[in-house]
Amino acid sequence: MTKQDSVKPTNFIHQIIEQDIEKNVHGGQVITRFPPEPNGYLHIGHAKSICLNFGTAIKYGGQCHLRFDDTNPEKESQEYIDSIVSDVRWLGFQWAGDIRYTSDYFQQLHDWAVYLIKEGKAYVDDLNAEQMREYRGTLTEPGKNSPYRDRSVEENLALFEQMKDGTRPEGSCVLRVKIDMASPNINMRDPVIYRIRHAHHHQSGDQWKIYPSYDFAHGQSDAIEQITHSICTLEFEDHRPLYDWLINNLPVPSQPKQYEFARLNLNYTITSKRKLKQLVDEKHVDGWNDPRMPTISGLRRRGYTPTSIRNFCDMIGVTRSNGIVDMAMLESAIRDDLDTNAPRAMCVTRPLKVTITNFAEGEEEFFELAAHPKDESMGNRRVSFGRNLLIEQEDFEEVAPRKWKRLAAGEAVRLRGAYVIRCEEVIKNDAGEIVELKCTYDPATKGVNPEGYKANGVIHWVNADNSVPCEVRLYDRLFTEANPEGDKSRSFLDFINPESLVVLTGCRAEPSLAEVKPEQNFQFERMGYFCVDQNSTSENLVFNRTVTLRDSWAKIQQG
RNA sequence: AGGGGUAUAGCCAAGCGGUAAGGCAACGGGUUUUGAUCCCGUCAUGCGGAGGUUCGAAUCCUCCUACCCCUGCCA
Repeated sequence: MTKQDSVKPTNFIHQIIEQDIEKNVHGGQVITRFPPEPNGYLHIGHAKSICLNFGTAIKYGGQCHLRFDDTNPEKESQEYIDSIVSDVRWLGFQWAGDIRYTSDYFQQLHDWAVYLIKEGKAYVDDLNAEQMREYRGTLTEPGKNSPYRDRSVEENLALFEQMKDGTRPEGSCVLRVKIDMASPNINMRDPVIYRIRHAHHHQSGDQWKIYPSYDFAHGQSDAIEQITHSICTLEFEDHRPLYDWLINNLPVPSQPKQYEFARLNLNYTITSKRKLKQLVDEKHVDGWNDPRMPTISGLRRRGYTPTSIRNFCDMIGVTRSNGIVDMAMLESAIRDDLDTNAPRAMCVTRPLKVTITNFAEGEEEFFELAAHPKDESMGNRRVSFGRNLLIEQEDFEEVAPRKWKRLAAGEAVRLRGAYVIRCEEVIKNDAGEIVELKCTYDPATKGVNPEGYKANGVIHWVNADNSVPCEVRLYDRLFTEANPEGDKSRSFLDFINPESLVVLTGCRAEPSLAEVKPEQNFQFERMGYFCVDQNSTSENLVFNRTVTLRDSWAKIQQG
């Protein structure tokens, strides 16, 4: 929470809060909450909400609660709870007090439902789902009252008790609050506040046969927790009158207020929990934490840092207008963080053999290279030079194209941190493929530019005799279309990028990379940012590409 | 004549009646033993459209248009 505190661009929610503090609304307190339903993994869109809620609390010296909105046991599970807790922590946030659950408040919520019944403001309705839909009316026509709307308080009490006891079957009836079946806001047409579910709940076990709806649970939970600013996404805007109605008609201990902001949309990906789950269930990806997934755990495995995600959330702002943020912004955020914080190393992903004919067999020379070009505190690494080297296949062309800054037949190039070499001979196999380059090195170019000629440029390399074998996974955007959900006649699955994962084996990393730990980030010079996969071992080294470096050569080639 | 929202550059976004911040992208140029980073510069006489009020309007008023959300016993 470094630069976030001070020079933070303010948003409309912060403006409201500052006015509230000034007018001493909520006693000048700021208490927010992040309220996920544990029915899926957190994604980048949730990160926006997390940063907003926790960031707001930090900024105004308040607190933020982590509360699981667990009112629908059939879709929820402990696995999701565990992943969410871990993701929030990883992002660097700490909630105030214990983890909270809406299910902690089931008894109080039930008692408030009874209160409403006694006030004549709630009733048990025997209409089935289909009938209820008919009675609800449509967007343009008012609904009509249920025939069960005028049951007596005593009857409603008895019926609700039966629902609670489990003596009424699932779906046989619901508890509704009595508001206005003719309201232009459909959420006010006697919304359901309790339904029967004879389901086992991951927190409350088999204690309850009835579960409160979102509308009945959320605001009241906010009130119980003394939440001052209940921040949610735009689709709940129409629920605000109901939120307020319940707060005003119940003897709740505080008066929280709901504010809505636009959810995050990112191009070349999706953030629908349902569709993300489909990708996992149908094995289009490797799991919720597949590095191609926009989930927090996927981004983490991809090599994104908490800092980069928080900075990204600062960058995109908080407003009420729907937009689609360019993936390039997220990429910019991670490049920015990793450029300053990732140590540099060399790794040859598609090796081409280079023999230095004027360097003695069995000899070895060492170079101390800075781990970072601008940060001495990151120290040095030791790189070994010898007769048998490996360079990147794409760094050699027999005939240099225009503006070529790499190696070509007869030409010279700098090996990063070492000598300038010249390609004297190109060796091909029977198929005509280049299999080896015979080169000479210029001993006079150690640390200085050559005299009398110029090297084309600088390329990376490793010593074939002691470099470390590894696997490199090149990840790219998951979809080929900016808006994979945009074509109504086609499934988003049709737009999965077949090259979103390219696995390279037989790669060779410099020796300093032999002892790395999962999740360490590196810049492989000229190749991009990579991190050690969480399942990587010293016997089976695996690096995931987080993002490429900006590549102006690619633009020159295209143009 | 359903209700609720939103429109500022290719994208995100400041602006709150006094003459269009910033970031991303893009495009020039400089430095560079990473075609990276870094640095410098360019990029809205224009704020969805049309009227109106005002000395002055992206900001206020009127009308219009486009897009988003709402008819779960999901959240």
